[in-house]
Amino acid sequence: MTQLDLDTRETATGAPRASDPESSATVPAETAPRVGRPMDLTRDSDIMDAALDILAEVGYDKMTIDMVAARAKAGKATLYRRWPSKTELVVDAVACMKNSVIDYANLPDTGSLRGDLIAMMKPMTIRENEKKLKVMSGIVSLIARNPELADVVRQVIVTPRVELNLFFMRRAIERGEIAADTDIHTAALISPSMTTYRTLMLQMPVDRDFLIRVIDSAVLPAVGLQPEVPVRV
Amino acid sequence: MTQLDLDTRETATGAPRASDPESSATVPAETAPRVGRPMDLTRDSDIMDAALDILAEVGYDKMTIDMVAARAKAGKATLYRRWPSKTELVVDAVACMKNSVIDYANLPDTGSLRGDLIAMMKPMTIRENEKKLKVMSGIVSLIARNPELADVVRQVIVTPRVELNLFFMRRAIERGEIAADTDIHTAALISPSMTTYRTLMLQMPVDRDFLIRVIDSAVLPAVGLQPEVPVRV
Amino acid sequence: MTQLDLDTRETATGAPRASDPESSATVPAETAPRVGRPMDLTRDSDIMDAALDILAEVGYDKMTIDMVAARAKAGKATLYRRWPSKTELVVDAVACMKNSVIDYANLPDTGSLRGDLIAMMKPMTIRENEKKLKVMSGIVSLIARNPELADVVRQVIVTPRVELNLFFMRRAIERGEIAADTDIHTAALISPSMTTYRTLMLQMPVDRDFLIRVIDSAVLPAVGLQPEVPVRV
Amino acid sequence: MTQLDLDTRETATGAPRASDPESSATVPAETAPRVGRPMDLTRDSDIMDAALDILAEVGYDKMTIDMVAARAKAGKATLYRRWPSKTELVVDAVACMKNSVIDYANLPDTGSLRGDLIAMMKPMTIRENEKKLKVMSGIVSLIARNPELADVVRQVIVTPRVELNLFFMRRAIERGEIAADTDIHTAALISPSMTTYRTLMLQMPVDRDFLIRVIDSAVLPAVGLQPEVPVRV
DNA sequence: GCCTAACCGAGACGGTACGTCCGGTCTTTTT
DNA sequence: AAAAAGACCGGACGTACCGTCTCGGTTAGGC
Repeated sequence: MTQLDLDTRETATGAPRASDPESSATVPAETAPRVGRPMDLTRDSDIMDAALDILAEVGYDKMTIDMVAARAKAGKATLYRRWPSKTELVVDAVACMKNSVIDYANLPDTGSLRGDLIAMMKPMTIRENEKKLKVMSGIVSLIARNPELADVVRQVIVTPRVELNLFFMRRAIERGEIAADTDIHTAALISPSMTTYRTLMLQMPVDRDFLIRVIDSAVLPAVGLQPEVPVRV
Repeated sequence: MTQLDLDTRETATGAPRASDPESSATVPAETAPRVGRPMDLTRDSDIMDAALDILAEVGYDKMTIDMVAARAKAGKATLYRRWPSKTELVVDAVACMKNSVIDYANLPDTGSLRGDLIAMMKPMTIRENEKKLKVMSGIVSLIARNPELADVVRQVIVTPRVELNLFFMRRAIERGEIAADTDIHTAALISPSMTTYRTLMLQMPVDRDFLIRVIDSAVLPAVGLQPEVPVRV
Repeated sequence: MTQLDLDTRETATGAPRASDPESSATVPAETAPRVGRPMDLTRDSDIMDAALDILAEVGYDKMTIDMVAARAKAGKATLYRRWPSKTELVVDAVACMKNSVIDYANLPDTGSLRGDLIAMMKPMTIRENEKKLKVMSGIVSLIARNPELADVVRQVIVTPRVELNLFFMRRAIERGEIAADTDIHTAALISPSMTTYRTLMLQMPVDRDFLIRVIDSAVLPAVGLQPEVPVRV
Repeated sequence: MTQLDLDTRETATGAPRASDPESSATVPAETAPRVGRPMDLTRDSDIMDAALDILAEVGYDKMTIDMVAARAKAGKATLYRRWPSKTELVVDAVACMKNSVIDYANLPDTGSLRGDLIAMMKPMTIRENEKKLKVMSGIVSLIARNPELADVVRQVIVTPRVELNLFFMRRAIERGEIAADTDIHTAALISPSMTTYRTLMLQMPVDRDFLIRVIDSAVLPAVGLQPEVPVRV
């Protein structure tokens, strides 16, 4: 179904790397007459890891290129050879951080949309590391500032969550749980929107209670379902 | 009811003005023993207007204090005498931009929640100037970067919209349109959340169609209402 | 006679300072409608002193702008506001170091050219500080590298020594010690040339013995005089 | 007599070439147990020619190793395999430029010191290319900066000219033209000193008139001779 | 003829200095 | 005493260069 097999190893911004394969298939042995020392691809992840560490520690504005270079034991030129600016380095680093690509083959199937949605809550709340959240705070300012980079961020960060909701809702339609003409495109946006809003604008934690309330009070009604146990506040 | 009579003339951040009391000893209970040239209050709005212009044109990061001072034909010291930092200047400028303080006395009353919500749409879609939207993009990066200032921004920018929704929903409860135990605190957040998300993360315009879809497909179901004309996508 | 009262306080390179007096004499009280904070002229000497210190300690190449700024407790911008590059800062600093402007009114008059020349030797050999010599080593490389700046260096460093020799030789002509048609312009160059050559190319010290040998074996013969005590090597 | 047969083919700085002895243990007195591809000696001159070209064009400081490598169509490692630093490459290149090793067997003998000196003028004034002079300007900065390398430069550039003058003056003593106890060591330095000074400090051309004036007004008097045709300026 | 080691061009690497820019403060003269 | 103007300190940015290292490919010996 939804393919979405984005190779996180490839630089997300499409920076000019030497390994551009000409996107050709019929001319195999032409490739490239490469000369010179090849880029040490292992440095990419070292640098991006360093960037993420510092991003989580001090935030985007207090983060310095020299800091990143020093922690990665790299020269500044090595960074600027890969990314044209501090901004793009951060975007790329955050993009590659999303190693948790959704494995649609092993998604839970609880038999009900509510069960499915609640089953997917844990990976978002019981976050494996606090870092991810802190990093996210930094990247948002970039979206607002660099609209031209929003596509990348959107594709890597935003879309998967919406796609996941759509996947569950389509399955609910297939099993006859909800009507086929439900506006699932709007419904699938409710949870990501409210979670983001709570994080960025309200500066409040996204805990289990909040997520359940969103599901029961907003998402399920939007698809024509009533919560099994009505929530009252 | 909801008071919220924020005097937009007073600086929203409560920046230290020269009118700090207790600067005198011999005249204890006097109003102000002020001497010397008084602060030219007309410069405040000139400066904030210049700040908003530039904020909309180049964004927060590329905006410099010198730019603002130059456009307002002011000295940098004049700015820093009023606001302690670039951040607070911008916050204040954005806050004062919200001259559309909600006048709860003259709100429309269409008789139905859907009618009320749609009636309030226009001021948000038919924006008098594109500037407002652009400025909003800039202010978000501030929230992400300066969590300590989020309170101010939240209070000035975020809360009013939620409060307005709550006002309409409470009225709907009073008139018996929706159940009294509806989770209106969650429902009132749906529209602001999805609007913000669409603007910041999806970088898409908030037009009339989108707002109506949000109301019919998400907000009204959340309060237990069905749209008069079911929306199908 | 030769006036040459170069005001060493004026920047030697003629950098654009605000104190350009319009070179007018008839319009005295017009001056300039100056506004804004004036340049702190005391920083000039602080910075140049720091530059000379470091120049003497580590040499031109190992000297960095940040070093100078740090020692002078100045920001880099303060340096670059005054001098467009490291090179010009050094040239200016060295130029202003020549506080030993020749006082032609109080020059010794021993009665003979040889006596005059030897009398002027001491200030060059018994240098008040070793620093000056070290600094001179650095400045020479600049002449070779920045021919466009050679004029300044020449005027400040080179010319005075030649002029001094010419002054003594003209006096010797007036007193009838040497012939009026002597090629004193060539003769006046002998000593500066050989001293410079010995310092730069031969890397040998310019001590008293050397200077006397130059005077007796080269300069005096060139003006048709024999040394009182013939020098034999 | 003065031997001075410096083999300009051998690297003047004695840079560590691959022919380092004692790399073998079992074959003690063997020449070299070398294996592998031998160094392509033809690249040496290509590289040095490129270095001299660029040195003459932009000067030592603006010359970069990459420039030299690119012009010589060589890799940077090829340069650094031969010379340990930019400095030594330049010194070596300049040293090898002095292919005009003095052939003492075929020196002119005009019968008079003045004739000899003037006869040797041409190769210095009618320089086959302007390049040589420009290169000399660049090398001077090296002397000032790298005193430890001054020996090399001095030996290759400076000494020959002085030695040549000494050779002529000794011959003049032998033929009885000048006194045996003349201070020829000082006299032999006059011409090189004044030529260098005129070039570096005065930035003026060393033309035929200047050289003749130096010989007649300074050198010949220093050795006790009067110019055949007295020069008056 | 094949192996091996050292060469070659090309260019990425770590490090460091440069010159620019900006935020927030301070110092003038003028109002 | 506030205003306009602009110099001040500190520090990050992005560029450029040096000297080293690492590729794939080439070119001599020695077997």
